[in-house]
Amino acid sequence: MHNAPRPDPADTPGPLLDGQPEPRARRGRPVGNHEEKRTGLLKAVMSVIAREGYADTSMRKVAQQAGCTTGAVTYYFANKEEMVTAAARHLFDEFDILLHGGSDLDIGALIKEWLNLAKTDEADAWLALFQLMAHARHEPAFAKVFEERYARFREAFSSVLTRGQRDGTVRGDVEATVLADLICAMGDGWMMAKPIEPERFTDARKEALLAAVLTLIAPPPAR
Amino acid sequence: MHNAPRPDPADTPGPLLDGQPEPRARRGRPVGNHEEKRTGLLKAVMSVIAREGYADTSMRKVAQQAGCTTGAVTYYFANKEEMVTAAARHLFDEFDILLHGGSDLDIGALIKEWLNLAKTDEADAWLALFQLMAHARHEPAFAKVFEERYARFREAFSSVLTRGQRDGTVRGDVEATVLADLICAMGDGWMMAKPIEPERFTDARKEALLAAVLTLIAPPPAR
Amino acid sequence: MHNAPRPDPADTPGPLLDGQPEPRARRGRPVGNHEEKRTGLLKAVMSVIAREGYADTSMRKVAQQAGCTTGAVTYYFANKEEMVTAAARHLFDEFDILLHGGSDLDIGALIKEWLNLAKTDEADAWLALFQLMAHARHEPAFAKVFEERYARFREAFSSVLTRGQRDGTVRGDVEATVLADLICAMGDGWMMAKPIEPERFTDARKEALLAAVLTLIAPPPAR
Amino acid sequence: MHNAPRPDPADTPGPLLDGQPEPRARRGRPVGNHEEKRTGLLKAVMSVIAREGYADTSMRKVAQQAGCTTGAVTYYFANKEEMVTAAARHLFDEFDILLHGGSDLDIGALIKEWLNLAKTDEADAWLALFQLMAHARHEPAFAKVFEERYARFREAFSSVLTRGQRDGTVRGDVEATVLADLICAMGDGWMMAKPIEPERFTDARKEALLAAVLTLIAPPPAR
DNA sequence: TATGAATGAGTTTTCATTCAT
DNA sequence: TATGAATGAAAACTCATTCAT
Repeated sequence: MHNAPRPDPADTPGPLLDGQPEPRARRGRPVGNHEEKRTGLLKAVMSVIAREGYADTSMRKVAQQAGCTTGAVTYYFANKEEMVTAAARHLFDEFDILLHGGSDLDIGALIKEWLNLAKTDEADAWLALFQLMAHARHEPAFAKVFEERYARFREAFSSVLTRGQRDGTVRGDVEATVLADLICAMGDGWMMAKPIEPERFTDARKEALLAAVLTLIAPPPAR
Repeated sequence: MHNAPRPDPADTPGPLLDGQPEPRARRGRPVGNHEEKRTGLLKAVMSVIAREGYADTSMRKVAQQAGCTTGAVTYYFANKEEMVTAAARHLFDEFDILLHGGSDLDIGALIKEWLNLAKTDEADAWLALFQLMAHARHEPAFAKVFEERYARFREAFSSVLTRGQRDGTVRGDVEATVLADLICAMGDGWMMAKPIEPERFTDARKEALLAAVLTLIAPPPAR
Repeated sequence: MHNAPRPDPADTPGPLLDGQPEPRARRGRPVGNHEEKRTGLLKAVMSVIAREGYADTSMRKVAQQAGCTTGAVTYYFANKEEMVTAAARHLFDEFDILLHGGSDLDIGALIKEWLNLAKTDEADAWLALFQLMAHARHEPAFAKVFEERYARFREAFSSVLTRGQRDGTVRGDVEATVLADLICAMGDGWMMAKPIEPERFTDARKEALLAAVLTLIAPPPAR
Repeated sequence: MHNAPRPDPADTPGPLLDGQPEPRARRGRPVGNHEEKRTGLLKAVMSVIAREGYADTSMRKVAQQAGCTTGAVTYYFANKEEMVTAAARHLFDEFDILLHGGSDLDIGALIKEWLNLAKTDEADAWLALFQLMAHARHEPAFAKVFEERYARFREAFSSVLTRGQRDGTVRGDVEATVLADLICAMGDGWMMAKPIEPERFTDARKEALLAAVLTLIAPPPAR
């Protein structure tokens, strides 16, 4: 039943595009660690989404990117939705780390981070995140991931702002959570706009945008 | 008799799902109803994109939504990309009208418009716009549409703000174009977040967000 | 998205196995009649099921058998279940005709029909019927077809028996419907056994079986 | 932590679904529990076939049902065909026991047995048997098993009938082997029909069918 | 202008099978 | 003896596109 020859192009592992040390396309029980490989696949998912866009992401392409067969991909993820949800979760995990490491930063630094989101190594992550958000509405499974994680994101931001208000570096006439909402929305807006017209976000413009935000949230000058 | 043929579901025109009021004969030079039907199809495209998401939009579904055959769709649009680009263009045309009609509004009203973007009749338009933006990066043909039109959008906003600055209702210590950029980014952020977690945008919250923006861009209080 | 070359073996129409006059693998709107082609496909389904068994029936094989592409098959049937259900319905339609044409036969002739079910031209039909029955339990869609049609089958049989009872050619001490049930069950049993061990059903044996049934249902001899 | 690996569902042993009472250490020469485990697997095969139907039976599902890994299944059976053939053989072994234990029964009891084949504990066995028969024609390996074992089955039945004829409880004008053939065919027919329309086999109907068979094979009444 | 049959390449998913460990 | 990662082939289904009518 399963023995006629027809080599699926994606089932003969293509050229290694990712940096796995040595994938060894051999049969039998391999040495590698499950969790490790899974993470590798998740990275591949992310970069395919970032490069091709969500609509053109297929498990085949992911397999090719990871340098393995489609079979291997479906071995790690029951189906596409699960794969993509796992990728979303993984993405947020990365941002959580970024955020925790940066919780002692001031607001300016945080916003700068956002505006610079295309710094090559993280660029894929942000690009993918946007693509995933666009589809959150239609894949309930990861709409949930978003709600949970995004809330944490906003809270972190909001607590930094509260601290700023206590310090007197942030204006006190607008509730911190509301400010956080506004700034987060702005950040999302940039995430959406930058991939489309990156040339609009020159360094000078980014400086100006950052300065403007800081001006807006600064306490009104005592005249 | 007992067993009707099942041709392609999209090839047997389904019930008219869209609410076109019937291609009415117009006064004067009879404009070929080519344009009219095309517009009808564009509406269908939009509502399919809004409902299913860009990734799950197919010409078949569009045909079904419009109540015609796939053949008809490919007759009006050479291919999918053209169809989708045309839809993007059409969307922006609608927003242009909205914007021109509203150019005498004050900033508060404009922002409110954005925050309420889910008002049922326009909801589809916004939803679709967001979906299209997510793919602008991967369909160069309509990335262009976006750059052009979005620029006009921001300019319109910016001119309203400039007027506000002259009136003294908007703070003058931040350039109007920069303010426009910030507020537009915020708007985009809401457009992205609302479909995912609509419950977060209660009327009260929307009021608070609007008030906050107005507070931020108001001139610092004279003491 | 849809343009890399990888000729699916079943998508390049294979050798014509069925006797279609000329399938013309050309694009564009073909001449043929929808219903006709559908019936042709149904025949192909039947012969694949008969030849390969239900478990090894695939839409690919059906396409090959019919001399068309898999796409064409899915064009006529939304999915496998629908295809197979349609085939079941079609099969029963054929038997209905057989039965109506034979309603003036006596019981002996009807049973003989059953025992000879492997007469090459109808053999496929019976073989396929058995394969389908085996799966009726797991495909609710055509379990229904079976219940409906099979009931008619038994009724037809039962009315012939009733007539026999009135004529005095069939014993009257067992209700006709019960007798019909018994004989139908027997027929099913033969349908099941014959494909497995055809050599057991020699002409002599069939004669003996038929004679035995007739003896059993004959009125007890007046002694 | 939050995100456990999802290896092949059948490769992480699920909960024991079958009711094996625990491989108990036996008295005397310890028979390697290879045979025992194999038998357990065969039970699993049977219940999967019964539940899902032959076409939807996979080695994965068998592994899950048995609560072990796919590897284990392929360790015990070289391939699917062997597995399925072994299951067939095992099934017949069970029926042989049933038959030997019942060889002193009268015909009525035997037929009753058949009509009641859905008695929950044996139901699976009958269901599976039917599924396997449907495929006997296409898996020559177990078509053989069938011919051999089925012949024994019929012989056993036939000898009971012969005894009946000697006793005068069974009519003598039809050869016992022919009678056996007829009744076996009927039994097969019921096996086929019952799963599809169980509601047709009420207790009353079963009584009537049984009574009818007994009437038919009873010696013609002396007047 | 519009239809709808058919193509053919793609996608997701399932699975028997292999094999290092 | 048993595991479980991975392969590779197939299956079902989807879809943009073509084109005679």
